[in-house]
Amino acid sequence: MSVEQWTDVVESREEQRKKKRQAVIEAGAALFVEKGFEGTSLDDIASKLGITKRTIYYYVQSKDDILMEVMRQSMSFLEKLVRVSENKSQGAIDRIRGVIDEYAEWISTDFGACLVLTREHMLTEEVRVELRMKKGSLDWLVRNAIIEGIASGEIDAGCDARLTSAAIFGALNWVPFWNRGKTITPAAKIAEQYKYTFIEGLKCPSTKD
Amino acid sequence: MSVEQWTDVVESREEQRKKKRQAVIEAGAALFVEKGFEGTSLDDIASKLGITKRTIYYYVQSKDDILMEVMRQSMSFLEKLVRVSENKSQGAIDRIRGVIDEYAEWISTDFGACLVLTREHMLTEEVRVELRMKKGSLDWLVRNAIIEGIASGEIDAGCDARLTSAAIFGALNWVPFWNRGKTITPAAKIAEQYKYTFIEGLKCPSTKD
DNA sequence: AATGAATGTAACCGAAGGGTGTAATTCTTT
DNA sequence: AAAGAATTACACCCTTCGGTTACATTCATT
Repeated sequence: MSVEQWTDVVESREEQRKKKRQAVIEAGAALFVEKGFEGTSLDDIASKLGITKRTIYYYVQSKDDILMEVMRQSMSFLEKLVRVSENKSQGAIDRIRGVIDEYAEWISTDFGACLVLTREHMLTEEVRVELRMKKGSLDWLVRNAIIEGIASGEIDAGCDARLTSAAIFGALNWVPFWNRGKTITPAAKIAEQYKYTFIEGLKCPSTKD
Repeated sequence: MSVEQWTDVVESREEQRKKKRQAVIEAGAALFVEKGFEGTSLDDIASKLGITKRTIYYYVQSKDDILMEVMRQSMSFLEKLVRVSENKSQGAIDRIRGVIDEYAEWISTDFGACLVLTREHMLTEEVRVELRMKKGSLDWLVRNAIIEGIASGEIDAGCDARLTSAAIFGALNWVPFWNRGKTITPAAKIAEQYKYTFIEGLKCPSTKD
């Protein structure tokens, strides 16, 4: 009867509403990864949740709305990763190690996979621009680390910052394409090996010049 | 009037027909790369060639037929690459270098890009199985080279063959996603840097343990 | 019990796009 | 020139699917 209770109830309802909306978003992300955005119908999403298409419309405005929300949530991770990594006062190589660790974890989620699997032409102009910016700033983070590392003698001068960064993110972005099915390699293990591969190289140390 | 002439003419017609069919396939490949398979309509392909949709059907049986033909032609490259590389009697690292060179060139073509950009769920069972096999045998080629290299002391024992191969192909497969637009980096340059990155690593030689 | 939020049923619309029938047109051969 | 094959254009159908709506119903809260 009190205002608090009424407020509580309303909040609880709103909370439920948010949770259900979130469930729609997450189901969408999972299906987009599995079958692609264009290959997924709203009925697919509905049946995955055991509800009807009509109910989906009670929580979101359109199919595009679902995709854009997935992208937005996914992008917020990218943003956080950049923000955190930038403020760490550590060596260039350790900063790259950190990015590989975090990115490998994230790319193993539906949201991470969805962000890299979604082709740009499916996005709204707004999201597309934002996405490019976010990806770009992460790319720059790694490039700058490489440039910095070369300057400090930590990293070999033969590394082209742009192409090396592209190689690292390419290797990581490709994970969702093969790491699925019944034998899934843990993200941590992938990260560990990739850190090793990119930093030490294939060559046997004893034969290095 | 002679049999030769008649044959010539018939061949010429067949040849023209083949060429036109091939043009449809290639236009399809280019558009699939640009806009995705589901995002490309037959009218898109037709207008790119300056013909009508009906004409396309004179050369191919269906939209899927176009995609499958693209995949088949693309897969034949993979097959050739494996065949050639297997028969080369060279060191493990040099064999991997060769694969990176060839693969980087191929992935930079519409056919190569199309093969990696096309999600499996869009393929017929037959093509999907064949594709997995072809990709698998190339993967094995690299894995075996790594295992062999470790045995011979050429490659560091810390390399996990499976994950290292995944990293190499991931980096290469990702090229079509970023190497487009007005500033395109030549495949040879990418290959050169990637060979360096994967074999030497980021670390400065002087600081290596 | 009353209120209103939440959800289901079911039908419909309109656009997009794959696919096709037919007829016109062009080219090749005789 | 005639016949027939090759090629193209136009119009059309059919299905799928995103999107929308009207109405009924269930359920929690008061």
